Amino acid sequence: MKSRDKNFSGRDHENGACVESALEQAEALCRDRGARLTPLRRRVLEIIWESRAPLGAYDVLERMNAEGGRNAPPTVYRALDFLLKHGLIHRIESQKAFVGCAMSADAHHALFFICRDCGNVSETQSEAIGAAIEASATRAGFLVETPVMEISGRCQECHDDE
Amino acid sequence: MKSRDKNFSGRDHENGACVESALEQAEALCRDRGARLTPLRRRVLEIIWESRAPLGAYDVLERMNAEGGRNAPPTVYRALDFLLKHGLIHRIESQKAFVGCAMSADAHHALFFICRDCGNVSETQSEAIGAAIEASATRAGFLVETPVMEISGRCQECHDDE
DNA sequence: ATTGTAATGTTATAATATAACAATCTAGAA
DNA sequence: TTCTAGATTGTTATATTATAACATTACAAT
Repeated sequence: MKSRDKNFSGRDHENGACVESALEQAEALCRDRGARLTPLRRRVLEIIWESRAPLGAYDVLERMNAEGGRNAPPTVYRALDFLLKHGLIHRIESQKAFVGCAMSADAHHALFFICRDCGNVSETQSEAIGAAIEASATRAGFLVETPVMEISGRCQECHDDE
Repeated sequence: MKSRDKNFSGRDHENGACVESALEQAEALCRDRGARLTPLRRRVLEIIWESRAPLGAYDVLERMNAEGGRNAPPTVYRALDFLLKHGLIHRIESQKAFVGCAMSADAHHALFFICRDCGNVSETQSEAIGAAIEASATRAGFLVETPVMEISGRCQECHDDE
C-alpha cells in the first residue's frame, strides 16, 4: 500500500467550501465548453480536491472503491485524462500525482511550490518567471509550449516548526 | 519494447569527443570526492551520454545487455542513483528518463529545454530565472530546495523545418 | 425508434521502480 | 599477508504506475 495523503482533513481547513466551489466552477466551465462532467469524472475531481496533498492515480482509485466500488485503473486514468485536458487538474510530474487546478478558467503556465514536509502544494503564476523563461528560450531559439515548473522545498509553516 | 533514442548517432555529432570528455570529467570529479566510478557505473554514464535524447532506465538496461549481459533492473537503478547523487546525470521527471549533466562540477539548478520533435534536451542555467523563482518563493514564505524546471516545446531546427 | 459517438466496464499486460537477501569485491587494520 | 567491515553487485521477487484492446452501455441528434 501507499498513500500520499497524510490524513489531513482536506485542502480547505474550514468546511469544504473550497471543494464545493471548485466543483461548481468545473461544472460551469464544462457547460460552457459542451464538455460532459459526468458523475464519475466529477467524483474523481472531488476526491482530488478533498485531499490536502497531490493524489496518485491509485490513491484516487482506492477512494473511489472505498465504499464497495469496483472500478479498474483505466476508469480512473480516463477520468484524469479528461480533467487534465480541460485544465481542471494538474499532474505533478515529480510526484506522479494530481492536484486540482486553482485557475482552470484561464489558460496559464503554473508554478508549483511543493513542501517536502507536509506535502502541501501551492500553485502560483508569476509574470516575472514566465518572462525570464521566455527570454532564456528565445535566446536559445526555443519555442516554449509546456513548461513544467515544480519547486520542491519547505513551506512557511514547516520551516517555522523546525 | 520501447526506445526513446530515435537512433541518432549520439549527443556529439562529430566523433565522440563529447562523451569522452564527459567521462573524463566524471572520473576527475569522483577521484576528488573519493567516490568510486566503477566500470559498471562508468558504463551506464557512457550509455547515457551516447544517446542524443534522454534514456529511460530500461533503455539503459537494454543497451547494457545488448552484447550478452545479464544485468537486472536493480543494477541499473543503483548505478543511476549513484550518478544522480553525484550530479553526473539528471532525471527528467516529465519523461521518466535520464540525461548526462553538462555542469556536474558545480552545484546548480538546471533548466531544461526539451524538444517534442527531436527529443533533444539542452541544459541551461539562468540567473534571471533563478532570481525570479527565489523572489516568488520568498513572497510565499517558501524555502527553495530542489527546483524541477522542464520546458517542453520545439527547438530551433525542428521549428525551422516545419 | 434508430443510430453513431462518447463514455464506461473488463481483462490483461506493459513499463517503471524497489525490497530483500546473497554473494563478491575492496580498502584498510592487524 | 590475512582478516574484516563496509561498499558494491547479483538475484529473485514484487510493488507501483500506466495503457492496450475489446465489450458494453448511455446519450444526443436525427
